[in-house]
Amino acid sequence: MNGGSKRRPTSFDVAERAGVSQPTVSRALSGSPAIAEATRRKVIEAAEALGYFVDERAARLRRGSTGTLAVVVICREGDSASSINPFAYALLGSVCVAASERGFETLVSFQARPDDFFGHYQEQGRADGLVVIGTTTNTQAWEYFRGLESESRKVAYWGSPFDELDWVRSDNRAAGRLATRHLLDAGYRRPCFLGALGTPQVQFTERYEGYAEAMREAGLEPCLAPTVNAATREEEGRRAARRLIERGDAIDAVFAACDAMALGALEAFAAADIAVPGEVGVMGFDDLVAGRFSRPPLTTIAPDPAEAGAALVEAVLDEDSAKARRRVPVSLIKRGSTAR
Amino acid sequence: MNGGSKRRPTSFDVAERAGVSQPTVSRALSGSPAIAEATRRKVIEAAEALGYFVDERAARLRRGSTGTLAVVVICREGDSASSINPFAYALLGSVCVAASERGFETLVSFQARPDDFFGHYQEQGRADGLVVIGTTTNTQAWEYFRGLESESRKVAYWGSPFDELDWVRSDNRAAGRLATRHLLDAGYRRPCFLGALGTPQVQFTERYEGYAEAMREAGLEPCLAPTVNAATREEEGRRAARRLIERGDAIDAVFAACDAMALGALEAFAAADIAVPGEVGVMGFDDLVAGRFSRPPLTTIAPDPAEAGAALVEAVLDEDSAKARRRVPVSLIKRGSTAR
DNA sequence: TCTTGCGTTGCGAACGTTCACAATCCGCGC
DNA sequence: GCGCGGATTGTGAACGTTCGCAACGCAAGA
Repeated sequence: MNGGSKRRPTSFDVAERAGVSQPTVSRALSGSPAIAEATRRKVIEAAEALGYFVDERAARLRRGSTGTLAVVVICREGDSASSINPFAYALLGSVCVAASERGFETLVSFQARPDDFFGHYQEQGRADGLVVIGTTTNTQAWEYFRGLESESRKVAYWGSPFDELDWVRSDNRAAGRLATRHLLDAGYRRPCFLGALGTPQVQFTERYEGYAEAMREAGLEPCLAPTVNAATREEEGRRAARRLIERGDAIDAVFAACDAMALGALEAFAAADIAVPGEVGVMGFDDLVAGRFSRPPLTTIAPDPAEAGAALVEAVLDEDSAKARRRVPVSLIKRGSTAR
Repeated sequence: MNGGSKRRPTSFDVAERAGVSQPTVSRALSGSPAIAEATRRKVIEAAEALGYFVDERAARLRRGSTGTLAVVVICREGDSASSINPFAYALLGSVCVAASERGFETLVSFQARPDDFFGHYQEQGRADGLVVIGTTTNTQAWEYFRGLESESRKVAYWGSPFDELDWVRSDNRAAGRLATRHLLDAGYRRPCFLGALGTPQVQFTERYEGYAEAMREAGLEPCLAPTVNAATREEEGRRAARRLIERGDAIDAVFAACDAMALGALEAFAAADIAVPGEVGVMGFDDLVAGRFSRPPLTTIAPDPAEAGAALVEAVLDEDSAKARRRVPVSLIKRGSTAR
């Protein structure tokens, strides 16, 4: 349509039109106080007439900053984007929003191989900091980040299994207590924790600790139904629950370390004709959408993606809070699977 | 830790160390053919020794391009990031991956107000193109984009209700036929379409058209159960199904225009003690995770986020395909809700 | 031996902005 | 009447890269 010379207008063009010098344009538009109001108006008018916008590349080059936050979502090799944990997406979204509220843009990438991370990590010309979101158990990737650490402090991790890494996490211990107390309040007497300890998933261990604390406080003995690595977490939960059923353990509730496992357990109980929540209560952790639609709907602990995203951004961008290990509060969502 | 002067090394530093001129460094590292292999090795070695990385800001300023693709996800004012349609996230992910495969970075933002879009849209100094992902019915936002159009062609939309806008879409018509034929093949004789026509959601209309075609081909009369605007789509589906039940319409299957409505319908049938899939078959469109866990699991049409993402990126970045209106193939996912 | 030409490299400029500093204008106090 | 300080603007340089062009060395051909 409007072919021909389609060159972007520069600050020189604006300056000429407004009858001022080029740096004055810069000052007027960037809100510098050392500019007369009349001049500013003139400049703004000229800029609008020409359709001028600051070229961020040049501005940032000169300024030395980037105004950009890099976000890497860890996925597994060959995974399609849709197979990523929905919570990771929600978190990604809130990181973007939180960054944008602080005037930062977000450079998002999905990566599976550590060497790919490196390019992004080292892009200290493209981003002022890095947020790493990892919810899959891509241990290799985390190992990589562990080796990288101590180089620069401008990284915040979600889902890191390693204590050495700075991170932001759900308050898993409090969550474990919250969940357990809910089960006890609902009338269950022998709730059992379903999940493996001592794995890279430190978070599961923290949840167990909260569970165990609450149990002991109630004068009860903690009980652990460990899971075995399976292809999917649902499968892990299904197997573990099946084992519980076969052994005839005297339990009347299950607190699974994550919703996927809880859903698997739900299936196993249904297959064995064990009534949930009547005979056994089941709850999980994560608040997956799927839990809202299961039969019965799944009671769960909901991490707060909005707060978590904000905390991650803060951890990266604020100098002082960079070292703070933040625990993000969680909330209990009561649904049918524990409504005795 | 390593305090003091932490200046990033520049190409001059590398040049000095390698004993060549600065532009030679640029050429050696950017893979220019006009460089001797021995020189290139020297340069690369020096660059690695110094930990040098090209400053993309400067490179892009000089080059005039950005190597960046902007992605805007439309949300509704006040919405938290977690309330966004999961499919939009999957799509976002695959757009990022597809862009990255073509060497582009992705600048992601979540926006609710049109004037915010404008900043991003006009950032033709930060991005080479724009992908807009809108799955919510934020009509105001789309109106805005319609006004913007014809300025530049470097935009691709997903979920646009307006025909004037360039877009990439699921092949809704084919999907409607596919769904309908599946219902007929399963033995249902009077499948009914559930969804409103003539709304900004042109896609629903397209799905209906496919449905109607398939019906007529089978010698059957199309049947429409319109929905009324409600707070949520689930609620819309629930209400529409309830009305069908109350009126005692002679239908034996429902093809809902989206999974959320199908899930609502599922609930309505359950509440009325109507057996699914026995008495009535139900299917949806979108392949929400929730549909995998409903009772019974929901038969649905799955859009392909991977292919859709790739198509969007292509539509923006390829000059010639910019005008092509692409239809992305879909697939049928058979589950319990239509297994007669 | 002198040119021709190719392959390789250096030189200078340019991209569009922001920053430090100097220059200007103005009113006001001495 | 002159100088002085604050407010405002202009001047020149710099950020780190890529590009056009000229220059160089060297082998081949005349």
